[in-house]
Amino acid sequence: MALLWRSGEPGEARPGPKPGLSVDAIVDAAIEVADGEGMAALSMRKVGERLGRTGMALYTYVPSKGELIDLMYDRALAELPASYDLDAGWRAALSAWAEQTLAFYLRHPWMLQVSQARPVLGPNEFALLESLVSILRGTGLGPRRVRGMVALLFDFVRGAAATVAESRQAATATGVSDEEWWQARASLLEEVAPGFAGRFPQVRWVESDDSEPVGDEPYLEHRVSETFSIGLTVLLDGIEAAAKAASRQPL
Amino acid sequence: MALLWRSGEPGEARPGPKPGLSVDAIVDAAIEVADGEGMAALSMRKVGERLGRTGMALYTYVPSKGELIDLMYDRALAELPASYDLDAGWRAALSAWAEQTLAFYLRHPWMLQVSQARPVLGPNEFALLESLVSILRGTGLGPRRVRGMVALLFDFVRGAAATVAESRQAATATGVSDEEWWQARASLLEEVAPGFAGRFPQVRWVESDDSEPVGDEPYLEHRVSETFSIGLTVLLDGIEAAAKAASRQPL
DNA sequence: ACTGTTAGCCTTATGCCGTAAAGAATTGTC
DNA sequence: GACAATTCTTTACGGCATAAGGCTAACAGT
Repeated sequence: MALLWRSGEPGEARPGPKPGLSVDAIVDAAIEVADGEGMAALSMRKVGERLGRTGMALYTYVPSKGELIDLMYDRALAELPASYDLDAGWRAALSAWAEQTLAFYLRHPWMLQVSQARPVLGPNEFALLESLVSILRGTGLGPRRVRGMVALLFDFVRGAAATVAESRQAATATGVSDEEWWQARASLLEEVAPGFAGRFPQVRWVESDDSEPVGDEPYLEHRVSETFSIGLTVLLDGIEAAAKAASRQPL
Repeated sequence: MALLWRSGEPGEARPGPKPGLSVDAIVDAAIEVADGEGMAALSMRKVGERLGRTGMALYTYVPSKGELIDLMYDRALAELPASYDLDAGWRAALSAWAEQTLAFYLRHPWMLQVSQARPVLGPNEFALLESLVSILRGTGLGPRRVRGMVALLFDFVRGAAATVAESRQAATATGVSDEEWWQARASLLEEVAPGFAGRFPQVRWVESDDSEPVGDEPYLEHRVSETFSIGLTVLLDGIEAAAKAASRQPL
């Protein structure tokens, strides 16, 4: 964890060969690998190779793969804005937050696989929380409720991101696009489970108004962007209801 | 996928030794392993061992580990109720759904690591969707909006479950309880980043009203159950707002 | 300039993983 | 009894994280 909070004190002259690498360079290379090939393909050997070293060379700078992932996590979070414009009210700010955070997770889908339970507690993780809480204070809710909103918002954004990320991952891993996959799957299903449609009328209904596919955007991604904006509206309405109730009778 | 939709046709007499195992037995054993030791510890060798065989013996019944996981996924989903009582209205039913589904994911945390993007399309997965859509039709919303609610609800429940599951996993893997970990982490943080509290006033505020720990329930789990119920209320309020708007001016 | 010490990097080895290949053993049909 | 199909085992390959040990470059003190 010390590595997280101040990576670069100069370090006086010491015997031994000059370092050919640095923690920063390793973290950057590891992020490139994870961005490009996914978390599952991230290995010490591959990161080392990208830097012209063996995998073992990294252990000079980083104690383990786990710590490396922690460092990647906090470094990537630095991309996110430190604050949001609150002039147009918390609803607008929260929308912006959600969209930017979604885009961020899609840029770095491996972030979704880093456990949240025992957070890394790096500076950028705190900054992220700080910016979100700043927006939510505009609602007038108390800390307990705000904590609930924080969890809800993260679950929502991460869930949406995970759907898209997993779909892209599957597409590049198998070489089969979503459209192709769903089509093949649908006919396979009809073959293997004939009475299918009748057994699940609600499922049939909920899929019933599917308009035709749109332009360049892959099928599922269009789907997700639709459900994302619908879900976000519902969330904001729910938060507004809570805010109103609280202003009537504060907690 | 054929394995998913009708596991047991009898099969006429054929030469060769009697099968000592069955797909069902393998799936059950695999679920036991995953429940007990987590998805990361699930290996073909370990499942085979539990059945008194080598890992390779499983390949007689199941073509690959991936397909085995698909089977585990759909089998586990069979635990969930096929329908919910709608007499008390959709709000009550949705609360029940959320709580039961949360409890389910906590019983089988490895389910959270099975990709949602290209679903298995087994019968129980359809049944789960069927039951949720049945509840949501009570809101009077159209298919597009209901799809948005489905995604939102799953993201919410899965997110909450993931937090608890990862925390439990970390506790048993490291032997360090949440309380211990957070305490140690807090003092480490104060040491490594001295001006910390001042740099993040919003974070400080949002953590400020922390009441003292409760009875048997671990710290983080109590936290999550609190944020879960707050989040659920907000969600239901948001859905209600959408339902009212739709009834005024149907989509 | 020489020496001792240290840090960077490599090679090798251990014990996991999924699964391909090949063979042994069992059980049915002719 | 011969043959074919099936279950299950052993062995092997290439990958993973990382422990252990060794070589070498570069400094500090002499």
